[in-house]
Amino acid sequence: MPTSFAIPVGHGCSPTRAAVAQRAWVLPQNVEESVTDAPLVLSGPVLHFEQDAEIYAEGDATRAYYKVIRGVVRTCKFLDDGRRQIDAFYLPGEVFGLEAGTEHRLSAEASSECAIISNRRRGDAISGATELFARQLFSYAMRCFERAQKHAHLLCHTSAVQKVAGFLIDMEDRAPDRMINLQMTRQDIADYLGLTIETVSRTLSQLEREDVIKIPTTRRIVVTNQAKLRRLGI
Amino acid sequence: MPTSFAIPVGHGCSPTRAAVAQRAWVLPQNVEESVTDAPLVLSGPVLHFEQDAEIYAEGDATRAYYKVIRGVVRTCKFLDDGRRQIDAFYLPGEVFGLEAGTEHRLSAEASSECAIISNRRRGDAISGATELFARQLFSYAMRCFERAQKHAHLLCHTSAVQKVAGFLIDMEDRAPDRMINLQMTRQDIADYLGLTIETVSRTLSQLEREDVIKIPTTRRIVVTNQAKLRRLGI
DNA sequence: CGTCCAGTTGACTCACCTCAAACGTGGTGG
DNA sequence: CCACCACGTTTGAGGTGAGTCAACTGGACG
Repeated sequence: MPTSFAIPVGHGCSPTRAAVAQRAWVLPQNVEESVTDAPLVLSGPVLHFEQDAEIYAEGDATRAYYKVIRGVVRTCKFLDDGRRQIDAFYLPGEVFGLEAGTEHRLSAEASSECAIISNRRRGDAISGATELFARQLFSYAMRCFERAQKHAHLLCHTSAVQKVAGFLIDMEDRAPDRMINLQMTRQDIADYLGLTIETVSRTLSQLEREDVIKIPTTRRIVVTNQAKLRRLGI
Repeated sequence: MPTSFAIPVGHGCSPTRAAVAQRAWVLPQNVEESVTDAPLVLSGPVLHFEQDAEIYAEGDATRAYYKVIRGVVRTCKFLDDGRRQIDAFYLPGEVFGLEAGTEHRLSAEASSECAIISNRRRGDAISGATELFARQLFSYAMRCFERAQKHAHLLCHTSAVQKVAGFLIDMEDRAPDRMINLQMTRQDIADYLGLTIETVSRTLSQLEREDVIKIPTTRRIVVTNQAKLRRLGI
């Protein structure tokens, strides 16, 4: 009676060969892969998308999942009344598009010009997975959950200032150099925060007037008073 | 050179023995466990909580996870300004409290008097898991993600009517008999939808005036015009 | 120089919040 | 049995902040 059982590994690789292949999968263009921080996407071609290009649509078969290399990806839903709800922005290094079901529940689009790694998905994600991969899958799903929860918290904020400040704090925390480079339009931000484009614009101007941020260009924001920003964003 | 490799199974059980144990874990008191629908909670004591009792607090160690047997559980966050944000309601049959990290990121409280099964969590959830368990974990996490996403969608709705109608639709869909038995206060609903208690009350009254719902008692709601309700909730 | 488009600003409106009072039900005690 | 209270809920009146509509700005591009 065995105390363990076998799980097939994709392409019939031994662990050793898989590790070698993993190193080989690192792309020439400064793409670094850490199995703990950036799991799941280990191989696949690099795809390029123009701004506003569709990566996949709601209802499409979940044939692949993706990792952002450059630019920003948004996942969104289009409502019957014509409004668009943005669920999340994915920055370089972040993974998106892996789902439990066979269909994408949201659309994914390039919020800015961007490059992403595509990774083909085999079967139902889990079966045939190594323990490491299963752990990465769980960790990925939980991170998606936490991200969605944070988003819900943002949306529960009462005032526009709280929402915008909270958004800026999140973007600052996620940016590698803590320099906010908004590679998205005001409309994108509005659709993410459940506000109108005018309110987003007004609120950013207000934050600049109150010396919390500087807006050298529309897509670049410098936080000049981080403490105050965090106080505003709760 | 092997084409597969071994993964240890918790407690050294073979798959067969694990399956036997799983059947044995079914509790005496009409608690039915289906591995696909209601995964993860396979054993453990039944706990009882009075209304508003704390099940665990934000920051507590993640020693266990839970499944609701009777009543409603809410997970929430307390904000610095004294407001309370409710993240989710868990109805009978639903699982909550399993997290990726070592600390609970939210508090859990009994929204009504309730009974839950507690299941001790060992280590970091994944390691030593069977493939079945790993699949259940992933599925659980993805369901949490979808729930949080739906919540974010609700919160993005522009009007109070949309939010309340959306909430009622969700509760109706999740109730086993499609009869809405709100085992929570108006304050709970308000904190879930990011509204005030007065607005929730007014909106419910308005829906009753427009013959969309009937409110025989404050905690019981009958949908009289489902089509219109769904139209209002988008 | 003109066009185009994203973004900004202004004036006004309205929906939700705030504060306040009334209601109704369940429980307790006279 | 009724009086009273406590609490969750409902309803009312008025204020405010975000939405709406509209005009303007400024940079990119031909």
